[in-house]
Parts: sequence; structure tokens; C-alpha cells
Amino acid sequence: MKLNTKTRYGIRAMIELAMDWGGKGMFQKEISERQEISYKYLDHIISALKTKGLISNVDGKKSGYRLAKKPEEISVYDIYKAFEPALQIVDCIGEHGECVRAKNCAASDLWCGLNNKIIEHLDSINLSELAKKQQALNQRDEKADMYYI
Amino acid sequence: MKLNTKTRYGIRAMIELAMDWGGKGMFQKEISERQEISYKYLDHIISALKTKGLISNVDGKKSGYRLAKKPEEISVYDIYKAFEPALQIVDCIGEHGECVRAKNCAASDLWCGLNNKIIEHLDSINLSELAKKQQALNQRDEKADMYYI
DNA sequence: TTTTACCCTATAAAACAAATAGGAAAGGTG
DNA sequence: CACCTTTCCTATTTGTTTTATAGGGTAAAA
Ligand code: FES
Ligand code: FES
Repeated sequence: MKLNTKTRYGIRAMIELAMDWGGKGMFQKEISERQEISYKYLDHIISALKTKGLISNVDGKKSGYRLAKKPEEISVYDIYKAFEPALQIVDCIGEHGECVRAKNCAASDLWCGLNNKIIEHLDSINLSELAKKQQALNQRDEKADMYYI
Repeated sequence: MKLNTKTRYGIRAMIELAMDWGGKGMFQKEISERQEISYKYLDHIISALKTKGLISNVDGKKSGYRLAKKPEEISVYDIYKAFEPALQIVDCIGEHGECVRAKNCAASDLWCGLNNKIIEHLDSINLSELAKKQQALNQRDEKADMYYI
């Protein structure tokens, strides 16, 4: 069980935008540089986030990207879903009851339980928290730099 | 994020063996038939479970497989680890501190939290529970069959 | 000695992940 | 307007992983 890099990068990009909330807007290039994500790869990531309505460049194409909602209204699971369909740890528990065994399989409850737990956790964390945490880390870093002068 | 089929099949095979706990032992063929898992594929699954010491055929090769421990002493996470290394949802949080950004990255806490939650959940469920649940399901099924006569 | 069940290695096909590449379109600036 | 920048879109490449299947060897029970 691994999280793919698009989702990971996507979350990092969104943290960057959350830190800029209420600010000037950010260009793809800026995000790419600050988060050290390949500029071209970021193309796809931004595209997915935009399609899902999580970000927008509402003040014209050259205004930079902004979050489309308040950071506290965007959960990590929202971002996750921009890159993958709704979390489904195994196919057995699909909405369409994909697995013929599911009705008589003790494991299917297990999958449901785990699946819900993960979604719950991802949904309980929003970008506001993450941005604050990141800001604190960045500041600590700047201070640390000062002491080294 | 998906669970691979080996782990899934592995858990189903283990439930079958847990239901046989204290019983006659089960041949690969029996497990394969009861759980509808390809006989040859099951080769690899059984091999992994054996290597990890979760099952054994202690009374000689032709005695069938048995759980090597009591069902209540085998957690789902134990089985998981027979097929994958310790759960690590992203490489960032490896023991060797794989990601150079981790120290100053707000997301790394997120990964740790999620990772622990999943492990905790998988570790909280043991084969005894699952076997009981499966037995109940099987019985319910037999009864249902009777009513149709 | 024949059958049965296990053990082991190799291989194949398909799917997926991760990234790169190339260029069209559109918007702002001098 | 001509030019540069930024976004947008599609295709391609490369490598890895997943999901099996195949083939044969070994050991022991019958
Ligand atoms: S095998 Fe699909 S639900 Fe158990
Ligand atoms: S990118 Fe690796 S810890 Fe954040």
C-alpha cells in the first residue's frame, strides 16, 4: 500500500497555495521551485487540482493560482480525490458490489472498516492546519539560518 | 492506494486455516478450492506464509497445513507483513529518513499519523475474530440452502 | 513404484507509475 | 503589433510492479 507521487506532490503544492491564502497568487513556476517539483510534471498535478475545482486562476491567466476555497474547507481527502477515485482499498467493497464473495466473506467487513478509517483520517485534516504547521517550520528554519551567520 | 491480491488471498487462506484450528490440517488443494484461489498462485502465497512462520505442516509433508500459532495471536498486520515489508505509506517516513525534506515538511507528520493509524487498525484484528465471523456466515449459508429444498 | 503433495525458479502479459516532450493558445507588456 | 510568459493539452517513454502461469524437481505415503 503506497500513496502515489502525484497525490503527494499535489498535497505539497496545495500547502504552498494555502500559505499564500489571501496573498498575491502563485505561478506554476514558483510552486515548482519552492517545492522542488519538476515544472513539467506539475503541469498534470495542477491540471487535476483545477479540474476538481480546488484551485483557480480567477483573476486572469497571468494572475497566478489561488485556492478556490478557504484552506479550512479543503481536506486532505479532497486533494486525494483529485488524483484517484474515491478511496477503495480493495475492489471487493466497491459500490457496485464487485466481489461475488463479499456477501459471505468475513474479510469484506475488514476492508470496509479499514477503508472508512483511512478516509475519516484524511478527511479530518485540512489545509489550514497544514499551512500553519509549514509556516512554523519555515520560520524556525529562517531563525536557524540566522544563528549560523 | 490498493492492497495487493497476494495479501488479500493470504488473509483468506489464513481465515480458512483458522477455521480448521485444532482440526485435521488442510492441503493446498483444499484451501484453493474452498477459497477459489488459483492452485498455482497459492503456491507463492503459502510459501510466503511459511517463510514468516505463520503456518507449518509440522506432522509431515502430507499432513496438511496448520496455523503455527493460536488464531488470536495472529493479527492481520502479521499476515500483511508476510507479503510486503512493514507498512510505509510513503517513502518520506522511512526508518532511514529517506526524504531530505522531511525535517521541514508539514506533510511528513500527516504521513506518520496515517501510517500509524493503519498499522494500529490492522494489528487490532486477529484471526480468531475473523474465523468466528466466517463460521457464522457459512452456517447462515447452509441454513439458507435448507429452506430452498 | 506410482501417486500425491509440496517446493522452487523462471517467464509472460498487463497494468501502472513517474516523468518528459512538444507545441498550441491566450494574455499581458513594451 | 510583436514578443514573451504562462497556461493548457496530448502523446510518448521508461521503468517497475502486479498477477499470474508454467515446468519440473523432491520427498514420502500408499
Ligand atoms: S474476497 Fe471479495 S469480499 Fe472477500
Ligand atoms: S516531501 Fe518528503 S517529507 Fe515532505
